[in-house]
Amino acid sequence: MIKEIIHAHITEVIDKLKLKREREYSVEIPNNTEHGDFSTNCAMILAKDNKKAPKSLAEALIKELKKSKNYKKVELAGPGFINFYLSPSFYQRVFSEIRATGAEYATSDFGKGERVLLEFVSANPTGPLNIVSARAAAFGDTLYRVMRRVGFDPAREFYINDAGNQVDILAESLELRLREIQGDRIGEFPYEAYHGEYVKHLAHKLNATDGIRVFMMTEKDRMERLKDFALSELLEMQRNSLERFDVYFDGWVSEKTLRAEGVVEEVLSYLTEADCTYEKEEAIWFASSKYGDDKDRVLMKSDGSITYFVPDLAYHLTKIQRGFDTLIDIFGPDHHGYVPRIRAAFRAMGYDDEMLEIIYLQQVNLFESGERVKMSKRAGKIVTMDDLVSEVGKDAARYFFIARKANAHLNFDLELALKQNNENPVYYCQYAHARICSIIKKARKDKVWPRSFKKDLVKKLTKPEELAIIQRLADLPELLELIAEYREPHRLATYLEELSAIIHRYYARYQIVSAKSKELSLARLMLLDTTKTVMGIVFDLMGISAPEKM
RNA sequence: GCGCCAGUAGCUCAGUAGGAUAGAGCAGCAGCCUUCUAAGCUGCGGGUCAGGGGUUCGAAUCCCUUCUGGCGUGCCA
Repeated sequence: MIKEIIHAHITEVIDKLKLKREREYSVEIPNNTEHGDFSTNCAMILAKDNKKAPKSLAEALIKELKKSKNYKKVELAGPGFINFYLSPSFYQRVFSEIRATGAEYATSDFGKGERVLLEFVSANPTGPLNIVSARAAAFGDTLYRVMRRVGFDPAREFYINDAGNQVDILAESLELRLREIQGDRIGEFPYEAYHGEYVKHLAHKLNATDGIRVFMMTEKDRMERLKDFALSELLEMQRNSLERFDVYFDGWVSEKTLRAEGVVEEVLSYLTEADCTYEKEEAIWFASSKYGDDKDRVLMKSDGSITYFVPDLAYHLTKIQRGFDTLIDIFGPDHHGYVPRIRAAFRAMGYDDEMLEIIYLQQVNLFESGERVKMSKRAGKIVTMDDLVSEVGKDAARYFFIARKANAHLNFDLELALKQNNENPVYYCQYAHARICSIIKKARKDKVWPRSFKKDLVKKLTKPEELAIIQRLADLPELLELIAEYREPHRLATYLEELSAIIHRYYARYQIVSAKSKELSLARLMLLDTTKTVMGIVFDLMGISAPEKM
């Protein structure tokens, strides 16, 4: 917000001086506060094109820039940086604007209504959601919320792999457990079957309703019954886990349904028409290597069944057909070898594969007492998303996942996460919010809180910490646009921590309710009131609660 | 072997898409509660940005290369 104003001003001055500006320059907040509140490299960037020395160019610019009342000081520094020191009145004006916008603050039409499909989690419906799914859920959901706020038209979708080998194995595992309950000797439970306790629970539940009837069916009917039962139960379980995590989807797309609708044949015929399939060793292959993949891929196996790839591709095709401009898939780390073939298929079918964007979430390593916990779904040894939410709470879990950038491995120390103390930064941020609420409560109690704040109170806000708070608040609109554009929700966490730090410092240093004058109190209350609103917006984007007290 | 991702303080991680003296939290040390919540604040110590080349006014950031780790490389999903 402030940055844009300064940027626009610089551009105006450059044009006024009739200088060339062919290359982009930046306006930034310097790391070092001695370099001003904002700084630009424009003199260095434009020096070449204008055949002038950076410093003399900067001098000329500064002479013009200084005419604005927005700056207390504009100076030349280093090899040609122009540093701006903003005047309090500038901050105050910015603050008034933020305050006037209220809850709508940091909304924009930046995304221009671009239709974006976010596919995430899409876990196999063969067991409870695990930690990686939790990470994907937090990440995808927050990205969705931010994109929506800045003018994209995003939708969230969950692809259900309810067809294929793993479902057969699931049904067989359930059958074994069911027989076990009914007193059959099943011997050793097969290695490849699903070992988790949840299969036993499912078996008990099914036994209560269907009992022995299951075994009076034909083999085929029985498998269907077992599959349907297990899938609907497990899907419901996953959906509940996600809801506990405040993650909802606009669509749940079933692979089984897609297959039934004939999209598989559709995709096969498209690829055949594009003349990029062939038969070899009784299987049908896709010549994906012609389109950038490192080798060709099987579409139909020699036994006549299709590979996972085909319905998944069909699913992506429906996304395009439904009119989305951009498709974002949020995948786990084990999928990256799979992506080139989807891109290849896009190209083969004549679609622009640039519209498909893949975000890889790296794996989550669980540690317990400094030791890596190995997880295996088959063996039933996993820590579930529900376990996590129960133990550390939704807020901490979401925060933990959002706070790290996507393509970084995430080391999750269970013991540390269990400690609900100051080692967890989410409390630091929530505490800042709670403190503001506490001050406001006190102000109301002491009858300092006004019916409405007079606008010219802003003139009382002159302390460095107060201006720093305003500056951070003013950063939010641009930040959200960057997050949406680069798909980097983790920056919300950094922002929130920085803002919280200033609040804590401010709190420790100044009296609010009983400041030197009533007017000063009111001005500070007004500042905190707006800060509370902005923090509330950020917490909401992260799907984390903004507590009134802690 | 090949491909993708990563390597920043003791630990967990940021680093505003090339900017000035690389930051935060935790852990460690020393202080601060008769005043709106001490889950806080103030100060101190801590770095070969994995190594080496290159590109330029300027590199943690871009390019090349080596090393280390993770994942992938099925007619599994």
